[in-house]
Amino acid sequence: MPYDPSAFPPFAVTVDLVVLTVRRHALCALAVRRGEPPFQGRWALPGGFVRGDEDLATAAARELAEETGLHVNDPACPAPANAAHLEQLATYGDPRRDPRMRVVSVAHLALAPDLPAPRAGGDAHSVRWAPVEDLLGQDGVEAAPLAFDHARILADGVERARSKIEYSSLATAFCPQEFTVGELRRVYEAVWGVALDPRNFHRKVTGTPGFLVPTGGTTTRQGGRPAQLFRAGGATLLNPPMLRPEA
Amino acid sequence: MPYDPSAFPPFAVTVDLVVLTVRRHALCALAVRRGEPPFQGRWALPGGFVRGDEDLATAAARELAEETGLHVNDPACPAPANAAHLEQLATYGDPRRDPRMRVVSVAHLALAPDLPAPRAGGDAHSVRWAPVEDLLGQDGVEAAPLAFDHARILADGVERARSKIEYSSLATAFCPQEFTVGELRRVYEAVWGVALDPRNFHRKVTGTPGFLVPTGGTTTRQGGRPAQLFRAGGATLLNPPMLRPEA
DNA sequence: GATCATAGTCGTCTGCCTGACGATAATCAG
DNA sequence: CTGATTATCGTCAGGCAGACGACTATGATC
Repeated sequence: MPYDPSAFPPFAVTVDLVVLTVRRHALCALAVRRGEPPFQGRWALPGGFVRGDEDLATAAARELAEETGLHVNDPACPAPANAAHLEQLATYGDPRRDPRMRVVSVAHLALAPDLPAPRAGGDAHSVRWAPVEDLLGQDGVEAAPLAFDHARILADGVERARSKIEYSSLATAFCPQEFTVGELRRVYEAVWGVALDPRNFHRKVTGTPGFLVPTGGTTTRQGGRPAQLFRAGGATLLNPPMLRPEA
Repeated sequence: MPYDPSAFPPFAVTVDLVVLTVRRHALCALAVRRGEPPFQGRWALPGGFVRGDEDLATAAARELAEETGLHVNDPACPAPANAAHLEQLATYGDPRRDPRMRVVSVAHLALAPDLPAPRAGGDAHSVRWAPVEDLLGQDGVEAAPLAFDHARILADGVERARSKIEYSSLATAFCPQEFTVGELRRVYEAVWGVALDPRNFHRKVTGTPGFLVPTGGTTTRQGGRPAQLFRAGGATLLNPPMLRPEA
């Protein structure tokens, strides 16, 4: 097919972000309130245009930093204080997904530890962490619908996170640098929405080589007996995987 | 962020296709020879521009039909004769991936049964099924490099296929409508590049509910004792998954 | 200080699944 | 008829996960 510069229709390309964290035992996503039409006043995912000289991953990392102050976790140089995992999710390009023009959005998924408070970005719109169940509606309960096709994007991002913590060490991206086995278990429980047996979970994660490395310290911040502190080991793939209960 | 129509740079959006099949015990991908610069004479993945009123999946299905005559396998209405599985793979948007202009390519992955012969599309360029090892180079052996970043895209598509047949019934997309357990096993062996124990494989696939349904017929097209014919059952997710041998 | 609630950690047991591999069955080529 | 080839069934041992008992170490409460 020839590349006649006049033969292709022009598109706008954006990145949208599904930023997930675990707060107070609930899986939460970052949402921004739209200040202008269309969908004025509705909640939406953060995002913005890709610049002319910018890679897609760069644009996503820039938007993430603007909205949250989070830096992208480079596997090479391990975790600074505010580190998040960022990966491409999927691309949405329905011709009518934006009523004003043809916009193709490359959605990205970011996983972050619980942050003190969402920071308003350069734009003055309001930002909040909202439980995904509130944003998407649960068990037939309606929710205030998100703008554009963002409900679909958010649902896809949540599903990606739910399945990816099964076979990778990604759940540690929701934890601070040092964490306990119990804190990691509560991450799984919040993301999957199930209860896990503490004893079997402990056996599994401490028995998987490379998943967790003890730091030597202990903490008692959860109450009860002091727990060992760990940090994420080098392993990224869990084999055999964590099993998500049926039911 | 305001949507000023002059505030965003224009992009061209294309779809590129990683079309995989299994021929003569080898995993093969569809490649087209470029007839013009840049990369004139080099092999590339099939693809083309997304039209102004077209969804991304629609564009990918259209390109697939133009290049191969394959139709997309709709899970709702089961398999016509030429049915393929099609899914979005990932999006590639490095600013310098195309030397002429800013092109964002939404790559798709298609899995197809072995076809009689590749059909030249509307364009008169040459098309062929090439073993992915020849296209990507194996074990340090160099290969004639693919155009653009298509080697990376192809590698990502192959890796997606390799991992997805572990936990889904997608391997049946490489088989004709009716197939034997041995044919399915040879698909796994070709995609993974390993040898599998026929007895354990047989036990696993016939023991997974919903994976295979017997048609009642038998065939002897592979030589040896006649084998039962099956078709793909309704199950899409395999739990527990097929295990890919280590080593 | 004794008691209790809470959370963490170590063990045991049983059932299921997998890998290794023996054995048998049904065809085709000589 | 013999051997090669492929399909299919069975057996056995090891590993892992779910269910759950037991013990440990802290803070809170009486």
